[in-house]
Amino acid sequence: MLTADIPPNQSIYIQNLNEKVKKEELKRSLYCLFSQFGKILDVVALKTPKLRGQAWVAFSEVTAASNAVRQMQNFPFYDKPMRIQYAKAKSDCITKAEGTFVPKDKKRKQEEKVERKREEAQRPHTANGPTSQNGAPAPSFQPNGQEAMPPNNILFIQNLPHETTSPMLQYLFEQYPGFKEIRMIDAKPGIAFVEYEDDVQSSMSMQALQGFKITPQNPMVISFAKK
DNA sequence: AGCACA
Repeated sequence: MLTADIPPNQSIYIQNLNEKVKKEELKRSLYCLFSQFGKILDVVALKTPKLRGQAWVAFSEVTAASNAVRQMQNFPFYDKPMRIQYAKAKSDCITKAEGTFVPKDKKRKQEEKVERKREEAQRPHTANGPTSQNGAPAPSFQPNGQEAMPPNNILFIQNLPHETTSPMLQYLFEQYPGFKEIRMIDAKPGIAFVEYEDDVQSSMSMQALQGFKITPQNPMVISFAKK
């Protein structure tokens, strides 16, 4: 019931977004928030009566979309839990890249073609049970090969130069809204925890500072802390 | 609730 029966797609469809947020800000925030799952090709949001409160995020990989659908389900975003599904159709940015883009006025015809094809395809074995295509989801991985943690208001920072101090980190991380504190452990150099007021704010900061180099050899590796 | 590409 919650998970609609829509086949995987590299684009996700998000609803229950806060309609008070301006379109451009919404798109930027969605971009920041979802970049943690992989490369984003496009974010689409419209404020027309029929389409407000919804958005599409097109990823370069289906696996990124899958992780996003699972992990960000009900994520509180501007005070409202996001409802995420796979998109029903390919994004224009995808079909354009594939060379199969069909301009708007011709889309209607195209859809009819597809329907006819389906009817012809008289399924040989008529198994009409629920298609459990996502029975055993593959473990989710970040682009950097790290296992993805679910969102958390606390960030885990790795690969810091050992001489890093907490004021140095504070200087960097306090630029982003919701910053609360830095925690470092003397016995464990090279890592730190950074706390924000909520998951949205920590996600924004992660996106902004991911890979930031305190020294040329030390690109920061930022993930959500374990709960 | 609402699946588009202004």
